[in-house]
Amino acid sequence: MITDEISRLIEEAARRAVADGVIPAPPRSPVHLERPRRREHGDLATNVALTMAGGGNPRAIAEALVERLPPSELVQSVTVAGPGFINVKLSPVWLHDVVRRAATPDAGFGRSAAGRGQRVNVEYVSANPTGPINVVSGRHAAVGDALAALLEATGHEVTREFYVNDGGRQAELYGASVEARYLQLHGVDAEVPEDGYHGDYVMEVARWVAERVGDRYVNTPPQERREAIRDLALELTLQWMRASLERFGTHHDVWRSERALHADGLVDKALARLAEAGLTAERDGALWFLSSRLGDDKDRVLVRRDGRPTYLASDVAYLVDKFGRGFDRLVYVLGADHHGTVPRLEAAAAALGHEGRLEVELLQVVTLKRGAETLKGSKRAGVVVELDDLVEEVGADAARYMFLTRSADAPLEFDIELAKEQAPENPVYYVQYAHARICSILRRAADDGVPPPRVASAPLERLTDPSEDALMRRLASYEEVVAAAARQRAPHRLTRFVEELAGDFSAFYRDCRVISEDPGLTEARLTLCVATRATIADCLGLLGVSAPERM
RNA sequence: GCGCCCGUAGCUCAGCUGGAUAGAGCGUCGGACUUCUAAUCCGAGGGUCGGGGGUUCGAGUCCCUCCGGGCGCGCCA
Repeated sequence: MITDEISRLIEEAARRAVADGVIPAPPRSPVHLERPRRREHGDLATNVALTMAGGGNPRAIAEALVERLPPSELVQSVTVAGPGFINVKLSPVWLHDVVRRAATPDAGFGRSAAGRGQRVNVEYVSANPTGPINVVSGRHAAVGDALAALLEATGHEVTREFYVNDGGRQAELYGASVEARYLQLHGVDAEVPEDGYHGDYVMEVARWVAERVGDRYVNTPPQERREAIRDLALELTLQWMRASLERFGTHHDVWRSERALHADGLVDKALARLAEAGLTAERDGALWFLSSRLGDDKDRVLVRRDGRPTYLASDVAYLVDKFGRGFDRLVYVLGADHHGTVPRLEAAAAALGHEGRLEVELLQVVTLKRGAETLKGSKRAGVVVELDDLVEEVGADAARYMFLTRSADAPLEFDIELAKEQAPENPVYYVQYAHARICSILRRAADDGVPPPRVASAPLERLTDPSEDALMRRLASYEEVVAAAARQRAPHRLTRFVEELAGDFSAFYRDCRVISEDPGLTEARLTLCVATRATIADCLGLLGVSAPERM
C-alpha cells in the first residue's frame, strides 16, 4: 500500500537525520500518514515533525527530514507547510498504476495481507431459536457479514458462526408454549405460560408439529411430550431462521448447538479447566467462577445450587470449543444490551490461557419507525418486525445497506415506510445507479464498435480534467479504506467511501464525454470506467449488496 | 447509586493514533433533460461540535465536572 511505502521513505530519512545528529531519535514506527482534507496540501501528509519536536522547532525537523528523503518514482514533490507538516504529492505514474490495477480483474486491488496466517472466528446473529429472525438480527447479520468479508479482504481466514441457544430456559419456555398450542389444537385445555411466547407464529409451529405427529403426544407423559414437541419446534424454527438469513444473503459456515456442547462433554471440560486454574469456588451450594480476579466486577455462578449449569458455563464451554478448533482470534458481534457480559467472557478467555484473543463488537439498538409509529423489536412482547417482511418491502440490498451506514456505536433509526417507497434518499440506489450507468456506457462502446480498452497500455496521461483527477485519487484511496475499515471493524466506512466514489463518478460523467472521436482519450476514459465499475462492485460485494448492470 | 455507549446543520449521521478553513445525505429554496441512463446534476442557505473547566504549538477528538438520552448491573438469556 502506498501509505506503507511513503512511511518507509520517511523513516529512512529519519534514520539518516539521526545519523547526522540532527534529531536525537527516530519517530514511532510506522510513521502515520493521512489524507489531507484540502487538496493543496497534497495527497498524503504527516505530522511526525510536530510530534517529535518536543521543545524544538518542528519546521526545522520537517525540513531536515525532507532533505534526507530517498528519491522515489512514487513521489512528485514534498513540501513543508504550516507549523511543520510534511505534505507529499504523489506522481502521476503511481496514480495511473493504481487505476490500471483497479481495472484488472484478479489483480487483488483492495486486498491486503495484514491478517495473513490469522484464523478468525466471527460469531454473529446467534438469535434464540424461539421465533422468526427479526429486524434487529438483520443489523447483526449485515454487520457480521461485512466484518467477515473485510477480515477476508485483509488476508484473514474467517469462519462465520451461529450459536444456537437450544439448551436454556428460553428454549424450554418456547417448547412449553408450542406444547400448549398443540394441546389446544386437539381440544385439550392448556395455556401458554405467562412468561412464554405469545406470538401468532407459535400456533403456526404447533400446526406444523400436529401435522407431523398427529395426536400422538396428546396422551403421553408430560415430560416426554414436552421434550418431543420442543425438539420439533426448534427444528422448524431453525429452518425458518436459516431460510430468512439465506434470503438476506447471510450464510453461516457453522451452526453450533448449546446442547451439543453439553453432549460433547465440553461443559465438564470447561469447568475442569477453570478448576485447574484455581478459579472456581463453591459457595452457598453453587459453583462460582472467580472472574473478579480477572477484571470482572464480581464473581459469577457456573452451576446453580440445584445442579443446573448457567448460561455462562455454556459460554465457557464454547470458548474451549472454539479455541480448540485452532482460532487465533474470536470476534463476537453482540447487542449492546449484552455489554455487561463482556468482562466475564474476557475473564473466561484469560482463564483458559487466551487473554486478549477475544473481541466483542457491540451493536446499538435498531429503532423501527413505521410512519409516525415508533416500535422496537422484541420477540417476547410479540411485537416483532420480521426480517422477511422488511426484505420483502424494501429489498435485501436496501435493507443491508441501511444497516451498514451507521457506526456500531450509533443507534439505527430505520424508517420502514420511507425505505419502502424506494425514494432516492436511500443511497444504495445512488451507488447502484452509478454502477449501472457505467455498465451502460461500456455496452454502448461495444455496440459502437469501440475496441475494449487495453488497460495495461491505455494513455492515462490523457486524463487531465479535474474531475478525472478526483475520480482517480478516490479510486487510489480504496485500499487504505478497506484496510482501515477492517482494522477498526467499521464497515460503515465502506458505505461512505462508495457513496463518495459514486459522486466522483457522476462529476466525471458530467464533465467528460467517455466515447469520443479521439481514440486515445476514449481508451483512457474507458479504462477509468472499468476501474470505477470494478471498485464499486468490489466494495458493494464486501457489503453484501448487489451491483446491478441495468436499472 | 455504579458501569458502558451516545449528544456535531431543521432531520439522520460521518469525522481515521489530537492536526491545517468541521463534512455528507435528506429536507428547504433557486436552477438544468435535442447529449454515453434525469433513479441524475449544479447552486444557495443552514453550526457557540450539549454546558463549563483543564492538558497541548493545536481539541469535535484526550482528562475532570455538570446536564440530557439509551443500555446494563439475577443462581434470566
